[in-house]
Amino acid sequence: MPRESTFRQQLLRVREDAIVSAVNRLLAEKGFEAMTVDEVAADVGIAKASLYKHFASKEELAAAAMVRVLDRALAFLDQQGAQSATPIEHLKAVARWTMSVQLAGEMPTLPAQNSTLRTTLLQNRAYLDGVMAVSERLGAWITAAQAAGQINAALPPEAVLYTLYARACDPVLAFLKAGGAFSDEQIVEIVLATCFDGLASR
Amino acid sequence: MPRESTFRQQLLRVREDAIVSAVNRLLAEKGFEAMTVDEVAADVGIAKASLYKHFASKEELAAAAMVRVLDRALAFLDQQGAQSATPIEHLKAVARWTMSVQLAGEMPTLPAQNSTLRTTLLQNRAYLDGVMAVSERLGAWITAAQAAGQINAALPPEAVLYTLYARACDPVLAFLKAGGAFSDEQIVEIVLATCFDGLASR
DNA sequence: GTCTATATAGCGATAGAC
DNA sequence: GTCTATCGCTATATAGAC
Repeated sequence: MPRESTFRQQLLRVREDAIVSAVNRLLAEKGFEAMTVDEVAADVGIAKASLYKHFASKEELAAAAMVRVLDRALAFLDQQGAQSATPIEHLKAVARWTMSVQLAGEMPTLPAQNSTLRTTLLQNRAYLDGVMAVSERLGAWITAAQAAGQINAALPPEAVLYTLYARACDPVLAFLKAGGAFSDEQIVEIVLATCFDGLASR
Repeated sequence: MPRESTFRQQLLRVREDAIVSAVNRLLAEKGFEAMTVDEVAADVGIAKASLYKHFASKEELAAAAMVRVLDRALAFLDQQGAQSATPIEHLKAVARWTMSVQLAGEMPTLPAQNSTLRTTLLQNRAYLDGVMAVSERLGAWITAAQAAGQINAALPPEAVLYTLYARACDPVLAFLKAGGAFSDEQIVEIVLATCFDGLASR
């Protein structure tokens, strides 16, 4: 394979990365429906028609953003797994990370109800693989934590998993931030406490 | 005031109630953006132009649905307040009610980010009054529960309030329901446990 | 692959007759 | 107040030149 070919591939990759970054930011800022392809193109600084040479549809754009955040989550899980910690400490670290990403305005948020988007995502191999990989890693920690008596064993593991996923797009974070009374770090610790220790006194 | 006038007002009120019911259902089913005014009109069985004789815009339709659910919440709070129970038991009863409404497909869900909708809601007196009334009632129970050592006093009361609001539109409920492994009652108890007792063992 | 220009369609809102 | 018919706008997606 000639050098020129790989060089062009690098340019392509860099450009697509810029596109995905713009999509990621816009998804985090205003959500899928409010994000327009015109905005994405303007943000990247290319024509809209050029976007469609890279991604077939708006849904594919969103899927690419989700795949990237899943990849980053996997990288964090790898790094976290290398630390010596108990299962529940691992899970708390993950929750802290997802909430920090959201507070930084970098968590792409998708509507759970949009059917065309759902269809596209369920046909996207990379997305499905990412969700599976993340869920399996978290699932292992969840069952281990339950076996060790750290997580309430009466809860179905999938309920714990969904609850952790939900914290990544928890509107409570944005509400507390809008109130202006707490720093991002304080907000994370507050919501982390409600998540793992609950609202009731211990 | 002649009898005919009040009769016509009753007809008007019944029709508008039918409209709000359709809006409520569609908002719960597919959300604000995906709901179209054509759908609402078709669902009610009248022409779209007739809808606009009752409500000035799509945003006003959504606001009316929110006002109604807030009114129903207030009615539940009244009824619940008449029961003899501890503050935290009151709060748990409210959480159970909101989650049941959502599982029944009757909880209108609005995007927190849509700006035109936000503007309309913040100008709607009935909506603001409803939110204030509900929040005050819940706030009184929250501080009472904290004073009684039932709710973690280290948590800011507004964080508790937002957390309870968030359970009304918690995606975890839909996920667990989609799994098909649990009844609606079981789902409510599971999420109620994660909310008040947390994920960690006690 | 990038651009300008345009096709196509859906939706919120309105005009005007009755 | 209800209807039919339509406006006006926006947004996704594409055509075709370079």
